[in-house]
Amino acid sequence: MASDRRPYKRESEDVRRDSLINAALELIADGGPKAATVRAIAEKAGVTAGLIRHYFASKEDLVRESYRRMMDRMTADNAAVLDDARPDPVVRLATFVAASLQPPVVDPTRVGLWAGFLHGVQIDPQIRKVHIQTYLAYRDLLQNLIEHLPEMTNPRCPRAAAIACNGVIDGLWMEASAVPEVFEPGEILEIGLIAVGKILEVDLLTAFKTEHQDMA
Amino acid sequence: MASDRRPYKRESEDVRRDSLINAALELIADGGPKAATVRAIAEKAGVTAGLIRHYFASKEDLVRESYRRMMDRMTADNAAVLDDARPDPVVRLATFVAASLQPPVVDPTRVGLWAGFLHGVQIDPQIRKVHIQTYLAYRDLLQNLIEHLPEMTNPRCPRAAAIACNGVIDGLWMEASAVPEVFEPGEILEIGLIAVGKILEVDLLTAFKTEHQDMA
DNA sequence: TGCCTTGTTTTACAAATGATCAATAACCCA
DNA sequence: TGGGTTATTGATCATTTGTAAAACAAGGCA
Repeated sequence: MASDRRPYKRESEDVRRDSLINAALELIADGGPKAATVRAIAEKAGVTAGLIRHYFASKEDLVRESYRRMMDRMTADNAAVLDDARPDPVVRLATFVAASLQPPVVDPTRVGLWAGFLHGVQIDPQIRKVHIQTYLAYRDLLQNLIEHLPEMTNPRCPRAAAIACNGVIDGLWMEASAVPEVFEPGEILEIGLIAVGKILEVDLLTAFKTEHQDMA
Repeated sequence: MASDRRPYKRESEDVRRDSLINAALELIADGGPKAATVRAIAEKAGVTAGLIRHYFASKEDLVRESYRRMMDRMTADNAAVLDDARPDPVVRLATFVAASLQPPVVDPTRVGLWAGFLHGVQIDPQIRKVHIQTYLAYRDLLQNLIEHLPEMTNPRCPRAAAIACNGVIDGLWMEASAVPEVFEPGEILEIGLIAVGKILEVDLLTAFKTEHQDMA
């Protein structure tokens, strides 16, 4: 008798967990948290719903892991920009700031995903911990870049400078991602470079333009 | 035979709609969007679930209205600060910025509520419209304050200046609201005033301190 | 007072959700 | 090659969800 049972392939724990996490992230990104049901996640990951609880203690557990994954990616993306950048500290900072204010970091999908989790920061201690770690990692990166600026323009309080610059970047990132149609093309990038430049008293815009003359 | 039916009082449409909207906002604020079920909303509003659809076409409709209400409140709060402020343009701007970086505007509950809706901005056209209107209203208010600054310090492009300042304020507001324990008391306020001041080349911090000598 | 409108409750329902677990078959290894 | 391990399926459960509509009663008005 022919079995009408669905054929499948056994996969390693890593592969399956990755599939499920990615599926959850995609669903939350474009349908919000409520779209990430166990069945939808399973289908997108190419498995059946029952398998989720073979790899995660609960759906909530999977969501937590997904948040961690998303934040890890953001941190990695941010740090990666600096690998290719020239050693000049001003150019490095300009490159770093610019990366956060352009695609693919600026992206409606990403901000939706990020917002979907933000409420969890208020409720779930583990999500909160990850949020703080990621925030501080980004800010420390920024502070480090600031501290390597030419001595003359070195701010008295690097911590405060980093918090301020982080604020501008976050705010502009959010707005540009959420409602891009409100701004002119490239406007947010230029405004961000100018604003961070004024806070630090460095001309980031010129530094960025000379470095990337190929761009508009 | 004694009726075990729950006693009730007839109320006007306004009262009932207000109760339901407020209940929805409270629930979303401290339990996230998923906590705002029709039954929970009804209970918090002191009615039974069936009544919701007597005043709203659907739950989604109620949520939309709630979002509008929240945004209206934020706009009103922001504008209200300026009523009491002295006519001096620098002081007015400083007061306005400071209000956005202190309680009750800075508040974990508020940012949770705000985040709960942010995903809707990507999906629901009506929510998106309200979001844009509110954003532009705040930014225009800011731009207006900036344009009234002493001519010498008047920025060449008020629009860009307003976008930048709005960015700092939003970013710092979000971070201070989400994870206040990462900052020292009053730190965000001071950093925000300095940052906006540097962008506009005005000393907002001094203006704020002289105006509010009673504060730390 | 007594009727009528309609705000409100109540019950009901179908669909969806997260969870559970026995059955099964894919793959590893002896 | 064949048996055992276990990853995976699939069926099922108890809840919860938004919605629907009938039954009821509060308050206005003649």
